[in-house]
Amino acid sequence: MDTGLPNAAGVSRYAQLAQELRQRIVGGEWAAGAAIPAETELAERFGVALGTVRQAVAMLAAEGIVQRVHGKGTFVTQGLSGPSLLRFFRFRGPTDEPPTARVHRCQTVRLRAAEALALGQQTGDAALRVKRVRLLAGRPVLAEDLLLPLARFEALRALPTREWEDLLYPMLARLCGVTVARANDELSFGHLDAATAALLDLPEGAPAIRVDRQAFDLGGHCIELRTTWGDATAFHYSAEMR
Amino acid sequence: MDTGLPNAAGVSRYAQLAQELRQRIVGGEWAAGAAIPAETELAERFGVALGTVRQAVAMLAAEGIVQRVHGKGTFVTQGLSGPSLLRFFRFRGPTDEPPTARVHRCQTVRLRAAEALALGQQTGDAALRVKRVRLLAGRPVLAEDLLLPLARFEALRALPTREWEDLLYPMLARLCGVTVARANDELSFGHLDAATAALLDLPEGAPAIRVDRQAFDLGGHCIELRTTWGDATAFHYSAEMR
DNA sequence: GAGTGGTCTAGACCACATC
DNA sequence: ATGTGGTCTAGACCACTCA
Repeated sequence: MDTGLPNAAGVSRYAQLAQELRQRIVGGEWAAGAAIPAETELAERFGVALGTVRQAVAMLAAEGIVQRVHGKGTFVTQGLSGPSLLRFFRFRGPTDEPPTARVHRCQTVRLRAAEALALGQQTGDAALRVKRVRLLAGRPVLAEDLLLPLARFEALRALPTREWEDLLYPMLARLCGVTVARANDELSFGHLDAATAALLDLPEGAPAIRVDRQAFDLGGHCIELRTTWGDATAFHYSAEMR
Repeated sequence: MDTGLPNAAGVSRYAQLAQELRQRIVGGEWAAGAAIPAETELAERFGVALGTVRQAVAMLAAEGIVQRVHGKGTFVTQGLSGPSLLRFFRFRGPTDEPPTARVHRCQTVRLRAAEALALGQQTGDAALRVKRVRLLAGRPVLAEDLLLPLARFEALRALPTREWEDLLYPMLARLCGVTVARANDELSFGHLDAATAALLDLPEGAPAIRVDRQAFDLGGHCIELRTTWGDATAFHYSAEMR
């Protein structure tokens, strides 16, 4: 790996190493939750100084695809757990209770152009469209519409709606080997249509916050499009500016 | 500074150095916008290695109180400029136009307990309460209610409402020597009261997004409480999860 | 005690900005 | 040419975890 050159194509050595590690993690050489080799070993194996390895690993840690634990090792992230959309809302009740989910419908559909583009698929490719409701203490609080490309999630097609787990992402990891490392949420405001309002026990036209999510796997590919609706009066979010 | 000990009180050397630099910046030894000494000089002056200085400066950069520019130097942040609340909304029109502001009222009030606590003042201390409207292309889009402790902003008391600048934070920096380095925004949903609706050319009770802001100076002290209202149908925000 | 990540050093060289 | 921050090295030692 030592080329003698300052760095290839203007990319720093640690960035190259980070990319190398990233690919191995995505490729499954080190599984989700498992430890990657110790820094000293990586340094030796790739022929770079310890500091360079540390800088590369720091990049991956900042990207969230790896987590360092002092004294134990560096681990491939387990991925997002799932109840994360609730962070946009403040619902009453025993807050420590985990949310449950009820799948209402799961059908196979063809991707439209915009959806295919976002998911890195071709227009007309097959996908699963899932309608589900998230409940807190048995009370419906969020209505969700998921879109999952069938190419990655064939295993879910035959799954009866009752057997879907409460948390989607751990299920995706277990059944389909897909780890969700990152998600981007776009918030906006709207009013509930009759069907969604009925699901949430709210009047038609009630003010609601809409969250459009794109979820990404370890390789940075978008593997889910999701739209979530929740009561606007329960909306609450904290953002930091600097 | 070299104590020979591993580090004092379990705090790393670079963290100590960062704290030292932080205090000098807050204390005004290096003014906002000015460069702090070069890393090599800091290393020499504080008797630490270059890498340690770099780690300390990296902390300050991550905190946003300093900005590094390759080849030029490291500069104390100029602070937030101001039109930042518009990032929560998507308003139509020529987007590159800067927002303007119109101050409707500015009065001296006594702080209530909760406000004083947040601002680090005593209950009953004097403060300025300012009502203003932000306009885009001459159209009112945001209604704001500012609360500024008089202890820090005596200079604003005598300022006629017409002479308030469009951007608050640069004005605070110029007239009062206060740099706003960071702000925390809490978003929630509500309906406009009659007075606010009138200011925004919206019907009373119109759905609105409310932003409660705390702004902090370089020393991390809260120096402003602000509540902003904007049309919910123009609301839009993007959040990243990892 | 062995292995891991975290801190620190002293120095070399590279890349960018400015004069 | 000079000065700045950015990269990289080779090695030492510290702090944490676990068998």
